[in-house]
Amino acid sequence: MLDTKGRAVTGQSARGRGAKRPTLEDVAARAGVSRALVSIVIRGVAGASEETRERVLKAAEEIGYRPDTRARLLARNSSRLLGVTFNVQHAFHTDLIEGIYASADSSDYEVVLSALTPRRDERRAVETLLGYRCDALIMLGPESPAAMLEDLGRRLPVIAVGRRLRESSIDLVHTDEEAGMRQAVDHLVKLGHRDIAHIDGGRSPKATDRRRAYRTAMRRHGLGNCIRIIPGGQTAESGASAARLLLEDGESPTAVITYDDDGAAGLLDSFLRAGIAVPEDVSVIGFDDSRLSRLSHVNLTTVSQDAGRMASLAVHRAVARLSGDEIADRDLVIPPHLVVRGTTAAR
Amino acid sequence: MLDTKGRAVTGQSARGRGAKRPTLEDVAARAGVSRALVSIVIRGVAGASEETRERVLKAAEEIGYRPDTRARLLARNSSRLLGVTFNVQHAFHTDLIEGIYASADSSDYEVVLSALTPRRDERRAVETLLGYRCDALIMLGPESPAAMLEDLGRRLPVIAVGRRLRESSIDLVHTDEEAGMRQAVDHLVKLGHRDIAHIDGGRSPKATDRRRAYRTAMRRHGLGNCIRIIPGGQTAESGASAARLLLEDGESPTAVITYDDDGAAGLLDSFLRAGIAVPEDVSVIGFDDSRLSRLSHVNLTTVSQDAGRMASLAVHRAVARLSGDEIADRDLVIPPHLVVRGTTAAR
DNA sequence: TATTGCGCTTAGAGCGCTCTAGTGCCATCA
DNA sequence: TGATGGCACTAGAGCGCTCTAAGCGCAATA
Repeated sequence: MLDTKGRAVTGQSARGRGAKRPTLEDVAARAGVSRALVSIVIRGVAGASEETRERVLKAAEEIGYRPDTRARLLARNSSRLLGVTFNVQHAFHTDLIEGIYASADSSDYEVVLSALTPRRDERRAVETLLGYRCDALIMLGPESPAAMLEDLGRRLPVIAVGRRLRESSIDLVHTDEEAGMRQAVDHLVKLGHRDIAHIDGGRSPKATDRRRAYRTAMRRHGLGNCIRIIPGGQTAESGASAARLLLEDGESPTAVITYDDDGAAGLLDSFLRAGIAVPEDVSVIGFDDSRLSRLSHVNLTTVSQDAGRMASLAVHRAVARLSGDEIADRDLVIPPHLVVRGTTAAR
Repeated sequence: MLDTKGRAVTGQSARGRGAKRPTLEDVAARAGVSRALVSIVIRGVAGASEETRERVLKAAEEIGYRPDTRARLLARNSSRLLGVTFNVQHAFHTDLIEGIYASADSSDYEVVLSALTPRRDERRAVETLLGYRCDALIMLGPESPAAMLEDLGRRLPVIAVGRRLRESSIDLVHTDEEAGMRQAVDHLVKLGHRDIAHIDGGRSPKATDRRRAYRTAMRRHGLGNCIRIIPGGQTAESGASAARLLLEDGESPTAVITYDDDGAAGLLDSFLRAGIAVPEDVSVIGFDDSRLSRLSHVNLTTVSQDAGRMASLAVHRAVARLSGDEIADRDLVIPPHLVVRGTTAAR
């Protein structure tokens, strides 16, 4: 069997390596219609009779036609591509990616991933996406200086997830740290705790937010004089040493809220080694609802950021910007929720 | 300032949204050369004088030219694209991705990622990559039936990482489980252990490999009668319950090798709760060298799979296949190595 | 009867590159 | 002197799509 150009037409399973893949032209020839019409059918848009549609689809199927994304992207005036930068090291980013794929799917956009690795920085990752002429960028936990992000935002819609910028001209999707901390404190207070300490996350902006939120939440319960902040960090290690600090101190709190789940894991480990029972002696709450915290043997009560929701909001905001909607606010603040597991109990 | 087509030519920072991006044509007009020559310069291939090269680069810089990947891909007869499928949930995959980017970079191939999520299966992920006309596919921990992989392999070079297939016609990159287990047992024996138990990983092929390897390694040391296999699984949970089983049993081994790091984490936790000191009372070795095992408070001795090496081998094999090299063997078996940390000690 | 409109279809012009097959030009050599 | 070859450069034909404008046949309308 030969097509109009004299090359062999075979089913896809029989086609060997290197053989040219069938194109719209080939399908058109086989179905006895024009290339344009095949394009219409393949795209699934209106403009072809039911009968032709079936005939074309059948022909496409028979010769194993598969649309060429490269050509499609080039020919479209808009690429309908959503570029996503993410850090390969962050478990939370991968949770977000799941949601982004799902939302993009239903918005008829395609996703292009560009990873940050220790040897591939954000600038590089973004360059790649711009090369594909993505219509918009969703950046997960962007690390670039604010000015660079703003600059980028002037060129195309940019949505930064999990980062706060003041006076931003790009869209921001992030968690309401204050609400999260309030929920954690509320929960503990309801369980009868008063001496609730916070192991902080050091000097990062996010750590500052959470520290401040902790203070506010404590005061709201009239526990201003019980506020106790232990310097920590963003690693399990720092949680572990904070725990030791706490133990040496003698006057142990009855509950601890850590900066994040990693810190909580370190803390739990130290407590366990010191013979302190959790939650019997001390209640512990983490922050982030990472995979770690869900491990059955850790079973950590933690403040969860709703990854699915964040992803969906980010995609929808990008799509809205692309549709030219005028949206005044730049901040999308997501309320987190407390996931109560096994590390908190009544006093 | 206007270009040959009468549209405004401005620097990239001044260009607003929606304005057409400059093309080769624009650069050519500005530099006073042909489009083809600009292409030569931008690609960095031979065929332009040093003087012109500089002039073209300057012009490109001035108007903020950035190559259009879509057009470039379409025009090239080979896309020079390496498609990578990976599971967004697997930490090990993200380690591999780091290495893949690095190796592809130096081989002058570009990487396209396609993620597997709970709602996006492998078939879908592969479809996307085929749509981009990737020259070869690297599949991390592929989940598809062997027949489907073989089928795919008939269409283009496919490298499966971390999966074994017998009589495969696609390339396989995986760890030498036997060597890993041997190293673990050797290490323990050298430390004076004899009662070395194995908590297995259930019914998966990999678990079977490791179980068999454990038996072989034990016999090699004349410890055939000390072989003790406790049914486990692929979660921390299963490690924890296996530990309880071990403790109830009374006759505790002096060392345990688990199926993977997750299992080891569960085991450690159970031991800790039961007042069993590690490594003083029992030594523990995990498998995989996951991020978990590196956490300072876990500090797990484990068998490490060299992700960087595996990634580089996968890429190089793909490139070799694409260069048409005739390579007879399909299996690339990587020796793992033992990472000695804090959970093993002399008996 | 001429006109309009509609549904189905097609021709053909791009999209922004790469790559082959040249064209000049100049130095080299017989 | 003409032939040879190498270097710098260019023209132009794709790559496989999308999309606009237009064609065609047929029914409805003036």
